[in-house]
Amino acid sequence: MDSGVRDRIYEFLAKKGLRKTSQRDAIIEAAFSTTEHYTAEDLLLMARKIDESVSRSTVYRTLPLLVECGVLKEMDFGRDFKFYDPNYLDHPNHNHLICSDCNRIVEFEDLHIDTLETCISKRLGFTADKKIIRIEASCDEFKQTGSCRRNAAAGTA
Amino acid sequence: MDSGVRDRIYEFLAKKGLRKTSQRDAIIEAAFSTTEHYTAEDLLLMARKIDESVSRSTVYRTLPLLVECGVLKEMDFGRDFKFYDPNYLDHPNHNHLICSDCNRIVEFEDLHIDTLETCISKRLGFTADKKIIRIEASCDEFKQTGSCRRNAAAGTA
DNA sequence: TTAAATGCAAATTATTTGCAGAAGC
DNA sequence: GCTTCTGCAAATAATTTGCATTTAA
Repeated sequence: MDSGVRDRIYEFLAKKGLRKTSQRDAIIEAAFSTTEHYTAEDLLLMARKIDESVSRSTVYRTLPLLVECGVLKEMDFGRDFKFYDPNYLDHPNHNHLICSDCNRIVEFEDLHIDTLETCISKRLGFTADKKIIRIEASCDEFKQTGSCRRNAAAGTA
Repeated sequence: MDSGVRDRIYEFLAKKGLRKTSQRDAIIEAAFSTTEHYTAEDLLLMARKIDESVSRSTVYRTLPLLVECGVLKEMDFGRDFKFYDPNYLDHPNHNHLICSDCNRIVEFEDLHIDTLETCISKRLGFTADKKIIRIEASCDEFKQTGSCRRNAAAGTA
């Protein structure tokens, strides 16, 4: 994990008068030990590998803090659970495409779509400051073989 | 309601060996009595105005049929509930923008974004046959006044 | 008649929350 | 020591489902 992230988080917590605890440390460590997307449950498992005592509640209470701090993005694709993306710090402008068949999430950057989004939003009376574009599509792999690499995958890109 | 829709639905039900009931009639009538988006709960209320005896279960059991039939689109914007859109028959190519602040949903059509979506999907190895693009943005109204027309609105566009 | 449909109440499931004890500062 | 944290278990809330009863065909 980039220590810049860690610093930023602890500064944020300190500024809010929040404390440094071993469970939070484990969750933070786990949250930025990967570049893959994960769910709250995924993160619980990852954090428990570092500190056995981490509870589901604490994960659910820590996630919004990381989101508020700006180091983690919450994404809801209309699946049963939310996904969290630790890559926005490195790639602040990426968008997501999710496969309708296998839930695979792919990140992409595209200047054109960013521009177009701004235009369309403005035209409709909106400001595209919270830029969230999602594309839902079918992966060719599924079409050809009837199943894809990660059929039940929880959105690991 | 356009009677073409009704015919299409009843044909679909008949083909599946499903029956015509007064509760289903009321739900179908309600579902296409508006061009606004609605939730399952909204639809329940609308259907009950037609037939008092309609139950929540029947609404939840009927909605997937209408979606499967192709006359209704289900949309999940990551809010607490799903929205249903009865306008795809008339405007098969529209996309949605949802306001991060007030949940207002706006429909729009844009040839450029459709083209771009196809290109991006292809580039990533996907087929954009299930075209779903969602833009999330802030409405200017909220920015200026701190609240917008339909602050707690359940997505009526 | 007989399979399908209904309403009710209970189940499901991700997430949230109240609370009493534990721990950071 | 005082406040924030934690884990646990119970609560929430949209949606789903089991079941006994009703109803369409």
